[in-house]
Amino acid sequence: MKVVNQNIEIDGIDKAILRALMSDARTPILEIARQVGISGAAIHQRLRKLEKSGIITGSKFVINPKVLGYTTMAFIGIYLDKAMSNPDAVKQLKKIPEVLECHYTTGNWSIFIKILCKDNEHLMHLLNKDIQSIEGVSRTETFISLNQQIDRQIKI
Amino acid sequence: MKVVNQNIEIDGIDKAILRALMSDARTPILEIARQVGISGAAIHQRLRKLEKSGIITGSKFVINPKVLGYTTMAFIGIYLDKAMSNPDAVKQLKKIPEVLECHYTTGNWSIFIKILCKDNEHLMHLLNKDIQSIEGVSRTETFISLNQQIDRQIKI
DNA sequence: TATGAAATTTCAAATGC
DNA sequence: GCATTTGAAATTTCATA
Repeated sequence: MKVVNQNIEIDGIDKAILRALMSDARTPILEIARQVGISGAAIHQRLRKLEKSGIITGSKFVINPKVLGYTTMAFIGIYLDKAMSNPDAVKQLKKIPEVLECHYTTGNWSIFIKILCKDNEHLMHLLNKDIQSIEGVSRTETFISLNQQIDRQIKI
Repeated sequence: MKVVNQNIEIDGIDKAILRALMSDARTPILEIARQVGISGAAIHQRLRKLEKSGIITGSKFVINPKVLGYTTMAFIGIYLDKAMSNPDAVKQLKKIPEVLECHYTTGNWSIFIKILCKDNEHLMHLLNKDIQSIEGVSRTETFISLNQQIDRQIKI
């Protein structure tokens, strides 16, 4: 189901449904129904409408990477050679599982990425071996997240 | 349930469970059971173990902000006055719903944030009114994400 | 869009291996 | 640690307003 409709109307009930499921994707439909005061079947129908509209792109279990030893998050600004085709660089970055986000950005950097690694040695390895070895990468600038204070989705 | 145990052993079945639920939090337990070849009850027991270990921090419906008109993502590096207590600035940033991430970082910036806004006007308003007005903020550097190519969690 | 009821599927605890 | 059973709960569909 991949129908995206930009002209969707979201009323208060839709918002309540989305808010509940955004904070816990396993919230039972009937519990939402009790909260907003309409039947479970109605919630279900609205959910299908919301899915069809494209506003819901999926659901995820969120895992705590620290438990797996991933304690170091870093951001890297990447300078690419003028001649380099950016999509090829992105293709290589997709192969590196530690790269969690990748953006084309305005400003000095061509590409900006967020990575998650186990420790500084791991970070150095990623930088020197995996990233610097990508064709067209001329230089990188790295800064480490010492502490993440906010992590959330947009407010509905 | 908030027990975090760093010394957890994750075997192949646990990984399969996590992978299934990380890509779709609504995956039925019995479907996972069929895939990995053990009973639903066993999956259920393992899930409880994983939750208890702290590796699972929650579940979320993921929404597509573009459908709601949020089309402009930007990153902002924030310089704080030396005298400024950073936690107070973060406290103010938490009140701005467009701020999706906030990190203390190494490097020139004291704080680094990711924001999502509707358009450039909205971005300018956030910068000039909401962010610059926070006590201690001396200067900001903004770059806009023209296109996000990767967005994922760490590979299990 | 909403509802209630029915049919189907899934959950989750108890028990034994 | 896993399987089977089983009553309870949730999901999904459908006829109808």
